[in-house]
Amino acid sequence: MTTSIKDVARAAGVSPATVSRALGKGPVSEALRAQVLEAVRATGYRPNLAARRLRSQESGTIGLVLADIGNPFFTGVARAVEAAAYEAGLRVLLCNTDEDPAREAAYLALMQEERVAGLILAPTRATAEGLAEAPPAMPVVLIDRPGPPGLFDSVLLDNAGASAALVDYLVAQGYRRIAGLFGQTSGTGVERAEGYRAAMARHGLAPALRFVLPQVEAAEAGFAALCQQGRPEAMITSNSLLLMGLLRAARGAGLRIPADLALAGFDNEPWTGLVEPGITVIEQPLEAIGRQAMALLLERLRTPSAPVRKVMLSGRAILRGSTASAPPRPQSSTKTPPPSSFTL
Amino acid sequence: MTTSIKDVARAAGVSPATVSRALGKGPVSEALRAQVLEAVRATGYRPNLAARRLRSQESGTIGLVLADIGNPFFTGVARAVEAAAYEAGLRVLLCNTDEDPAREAAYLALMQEERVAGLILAPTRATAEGLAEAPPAMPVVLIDRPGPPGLFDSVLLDNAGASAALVDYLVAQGYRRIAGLFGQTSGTGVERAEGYRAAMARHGLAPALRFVLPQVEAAEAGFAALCQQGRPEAMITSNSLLLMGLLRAARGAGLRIPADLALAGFDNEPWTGLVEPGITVIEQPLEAIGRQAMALLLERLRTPSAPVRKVMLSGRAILRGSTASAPPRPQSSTKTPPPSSFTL
DNA sequence: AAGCCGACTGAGAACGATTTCATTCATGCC
DNA sequence: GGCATGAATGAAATCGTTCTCAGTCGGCTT
Repeated sequence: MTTSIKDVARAAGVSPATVSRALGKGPVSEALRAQVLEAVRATGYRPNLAARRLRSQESGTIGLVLADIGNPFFTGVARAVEAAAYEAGLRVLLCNTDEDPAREAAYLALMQEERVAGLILAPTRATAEGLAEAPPAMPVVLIDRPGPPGLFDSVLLDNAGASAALVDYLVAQGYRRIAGLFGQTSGTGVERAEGYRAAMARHGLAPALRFVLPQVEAAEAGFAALCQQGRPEAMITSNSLLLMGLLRAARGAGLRIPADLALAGFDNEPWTGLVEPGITVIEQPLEAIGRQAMALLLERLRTPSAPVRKVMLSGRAILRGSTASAPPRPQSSTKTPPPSSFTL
Repeated sequence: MTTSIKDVARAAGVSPATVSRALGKGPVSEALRAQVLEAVRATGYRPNLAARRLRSQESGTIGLVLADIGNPFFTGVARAVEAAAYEAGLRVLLCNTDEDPAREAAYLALMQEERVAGLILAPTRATAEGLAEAPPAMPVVLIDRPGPPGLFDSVLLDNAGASAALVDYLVAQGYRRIAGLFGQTSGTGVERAEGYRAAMARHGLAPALRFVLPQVEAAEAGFAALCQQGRPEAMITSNSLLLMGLLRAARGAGLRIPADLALAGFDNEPWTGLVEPGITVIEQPLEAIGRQAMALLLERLRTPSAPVRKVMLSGRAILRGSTASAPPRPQSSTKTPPPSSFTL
């Protein structure tokens, strides 16, 4: 039996309504407010959020549904979202779907039942497509992955632009036979593959790409497949797990990087700078993505009828030794250049 | 205006009570149940969890309060806890305190207000100490970090044993001047430091240790401090962030590993196996920790008066090149041995 | 001085579900 | 055939809070 507002009221010698006002914002005389606060302390009263939410019809909570909590990209975004939500006086309900559309659907239903004020969502491709037909009952902001065009606010990386920039850079470094390995569960993988394809075409080069599950093992298999018809000079990939798989596979095959194979990918995870040589990656602005998503959601809550907005953020290319020298040109500069970066 | 159970009742031509029973477990004729389900589908009804919780006085939720969601150790444990909770029909409310006692206190209060059934908690030292005087109103299981002895169920790594094993191994490898760098915010760091100190004493070696904040930068500073009076031959550390900082600092100082400095630490993160040479670490059984914690909590909920239990799990030492050869003995085996492991 | 206004307070309804209690109805038993 | 039994259903209370409404009281205007 927990203590309720009535117990506090009795202890303070006032009505429950006064207790509620003293703790909330209603007008209460200073004397009574002090009495109430004292009674709260004495009884150890904690308001019941379920009752509060039921009565006031607002949860003070937003949902954050992510595909993979183990991925530093998402934990970084989650941090930023939580910080921004906290500043706005909102709580965050965090859910992890592990890229499973079924769990995703279950969590979306749960969010509905929790009556969250809004949702920030990184959908799998399957869910993203279904979103058009059965839109959730609350405002939704998509992050990281595209949804049905024009229906939801979203904040995305310029994925096509980023992978095109990687291709451009590799070409400028002298690489020609550039293969691509992309994740198949997310729209992000598709967009990055498109950027890769377009850039290769622009340079008059033949694309060689493959879609796989975003797992280390799948990447090792993908590596073998991409090497089937002659080994590429360079590989780019859309995902840090795949990048890790490629690195493992390349090392397993006894390849030197970048002499035998150049590597580049997405997400500036700690290990990409710690291995030798460092891996060239596109760094995503995690903090900005999270805060921007929260900002969009807050404005949508304020003015539900505002036009749908799509915010595109640029990544930053972090150039490291894995893309240093090109094999065809007989430059013997095996020395890896100092790490540098440019904004896309 | 969302649809409530009354709307469904009206649509199905029954009473709200019958709808509740049809969706829950009460006795309802098959005919009516079908009617109700059809009405639910037609109206798009989703039960209001706030109302349900208020009435039934149970949240069906447990709290999981972690120190650092960016740390793969905690995300791994969180995954396991969530999976186990899901199997038990419970939801998980995940909170990230970032090692900040103030936020920790705020979240504990929140858990109280959410009326969670129980709590799994990785407390900072500050909170762990306060726990004895002001225990939460619900069952608590501590993980990863010790609390006031004998008060709470807990599942911990054998921290002292693990770091003693690291020292023993380093000594066996021929190292003598072994320094230690430990995190100061968690009880874990303290326990691991104790194990280090005891093992050093057992070998008749002089300890050299330092406590710092669990941050990469702090570790780099700590490295300098430990090198103040002559560089050690080996360093061990209690935390993967600190490990990363030590590696950075050692590289920055131009030291070869392990020839100039051997390194070992905790948590088998991907990068520890990807850098050259690989880093020797103690791997913690994340899955087992999470599931064991959940199991303890469930049993505690079932029988609140059962005696307090403390489960100690052992880690697994993963031996890599960073602790390969010892400098004093003139063995010139620079070749790193193949990675192996042993259970503590 | 009467009336009015504003600030404060309490009584009670309401939020949406579950659950107790009472009612109905069919069935089985003697 | 009458009565007890039990299952299925509905009416209404209830969970703990907020919020509307009405009422009190002191001070201020005319």
